Amino acid sequence: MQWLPVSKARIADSVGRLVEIRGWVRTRRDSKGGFSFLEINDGSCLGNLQVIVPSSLPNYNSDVLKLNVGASVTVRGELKASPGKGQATELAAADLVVLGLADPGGYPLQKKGASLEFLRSIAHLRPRTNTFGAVSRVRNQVCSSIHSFFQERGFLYVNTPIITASDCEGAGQMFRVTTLDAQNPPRNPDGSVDHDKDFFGKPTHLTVSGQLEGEALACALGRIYTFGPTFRAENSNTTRHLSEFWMVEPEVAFFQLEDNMDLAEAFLRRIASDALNHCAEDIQFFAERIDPNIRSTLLSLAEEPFERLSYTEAVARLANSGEVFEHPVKWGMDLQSEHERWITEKLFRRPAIVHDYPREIKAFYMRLSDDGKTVRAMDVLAPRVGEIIGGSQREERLEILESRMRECGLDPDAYSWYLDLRRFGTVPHAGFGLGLERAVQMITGMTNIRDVIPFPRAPRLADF
RNA sequence: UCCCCGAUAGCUCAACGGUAGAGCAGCCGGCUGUUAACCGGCUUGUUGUAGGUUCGAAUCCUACUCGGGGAGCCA
Repeated sequence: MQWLPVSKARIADSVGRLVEIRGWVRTRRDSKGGFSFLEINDGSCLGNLQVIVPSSLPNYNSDVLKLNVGASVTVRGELKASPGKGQATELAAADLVVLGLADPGGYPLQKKGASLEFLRSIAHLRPRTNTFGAVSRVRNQVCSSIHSFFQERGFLYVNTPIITASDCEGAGQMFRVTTLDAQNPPRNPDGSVDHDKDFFGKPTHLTVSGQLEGEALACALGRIYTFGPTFRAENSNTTRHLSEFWMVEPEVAFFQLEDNMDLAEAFLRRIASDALNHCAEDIQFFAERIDPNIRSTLLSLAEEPFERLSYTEAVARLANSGEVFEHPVKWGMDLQSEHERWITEKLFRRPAIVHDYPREIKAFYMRLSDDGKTVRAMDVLAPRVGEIIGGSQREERLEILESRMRECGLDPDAYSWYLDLRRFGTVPHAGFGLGLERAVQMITGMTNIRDVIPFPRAPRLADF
C-alpha cells in the first residue's frame, strides 16, 4: 500500500488505488447514516482529501469520534470517485490510526477564520492554515523559478559571506557580530574598544548585500547570482521591510544598464508565469480571499512589457500630472512612495523601470554617465509593493570610482580589494538585487511582508 | 523614529456613562452523502495594565504595554 500525498490522491486518475494518507484533520462531519466525513490536509496542496470513515471500524467510537481540527492521522483505504460536489475523489477508510489528538480547548486554530494579526502570534501553527500553506507553496515556486531562470541562462550560483568586514557599504544599519563581552569589552589605552581582541580581529557585521563579493566573482566567472539571507538593522516598521530577508543578486560581466533591465524584466516575467502555471490552485485562493485582481496582475506581469522611463522623464510626468503630492516634485530629489505609487498604480497600472538617477541620491559604485549628473541606476517599481528590484551598471573606471567614494565620504583604502577589480582587467558589468519576500508579496497579493516569511524578524520581533 | 487608529469569551466581533452580548469553537441532544453541514439546548469574561473623573466606567481622561495602518530608510 503506497503512501500518497493528498495532491495526488485528489486527482481522478487515482481512483481505484489502495493508498495510505498521512496528514492533519481539518474538519469532521458525522453522519448518522453510519459513517463520518473527515477532511485531511498534508500540505501538498490547498485542497483537502475527503475521507469516508465507516462506523464499522473497530476504533470508530474510541478514536474517530474524538478527532478534532488539528489531529494527526494515517488512513488506509481505497480511493473512489466521489458522488458529492467539490472533489473528484474520496478515500474509503479501511483503517485509521490516530497519531496525535489536538485538544480543541487549547488548540488555537479552529474552523472559523482567524485574522492575519492573530496568526502572526502563533507563527509555529499558522503553516497549517490555508493562507499560509498557499503562501509557502508559492514562495517555494518562486525560489525554484529563480534557480531555473538563472541556471538555464548559464549563471553560476555562488555563495557570498554572511559575516562581512566591509562595514560601510552604505546600504543601511548593520548588525554587529562579535564574541566580545558586551558588559566588559577589552579596551585600548585610550578607552576605545579593542577590536583586535575580537574573534576576527576587527569589527564584523551581518551582510547587507553580497554585491561587492558578487562583483569579484562575476569579474572572473562571467555571470553569477547569489541567493541568501540579508540583514538590515534599520528601525523600520512597515508592511514591506524585514530585518532578515532573502535576496537574489545576479551580477554579469560585460553587461550594460540596458542588458540589466532586460534581464530584470525577463526574470520577473518568468516568476509570474511560473506561479500562474504551477500554482494555479493557490493563485485562485489568493484571488478569492486576498486580492481579487491578482490573476490579471500576474497575467499582465507575465505578458506585457514593463514601462521604462528615465528619472528625468519621471519627474516631468509627475510635475505635469496635475496631482497634488505631499512632497513637491523637483529634479534631484529622491522619488517618494507617493510618486512611485502614482507611476505604477495610476500612470501605467503595471511595473515600471525608472533609470538614470541623479548621482547625489545613489550609491558610490553606480556608473557615472557622460552628462556628469546621473548614474546608471535602475529601480523596478511594482504596484502596491513599491521598489522590488534595485540595480545598476557598476563604475568600472578606477579614478572615477575613487573620486565617487570620496564624494560619498568613504575611504578608498578601505576598499582596496574592491578597487583591485578595476586595477586589473576591469570590465563593464552590471547587476541588481531582488527582495524575495517582496516578490512573493507581488505574486500572492499579501499586503504585509511578515505574512510571506515563516518566522519574520523585525524590530522587537524575534519570537519562535 | 514620527503620525493616526485599535485592544471586550479560545477565535471573529457587538454593546448611548446605567445588570457584558452574538456567531463560530466546545459539551449534550436531533437530523443528514455531508462540503466553514444544518436544527435545538448548555457553558464560556479580572473588558490589555496602572491610575484618575463619576452615585455609577468596556464606554470619559492620563500614562504604559502590545498590535495595526501610514511616513522615512530600502529589497
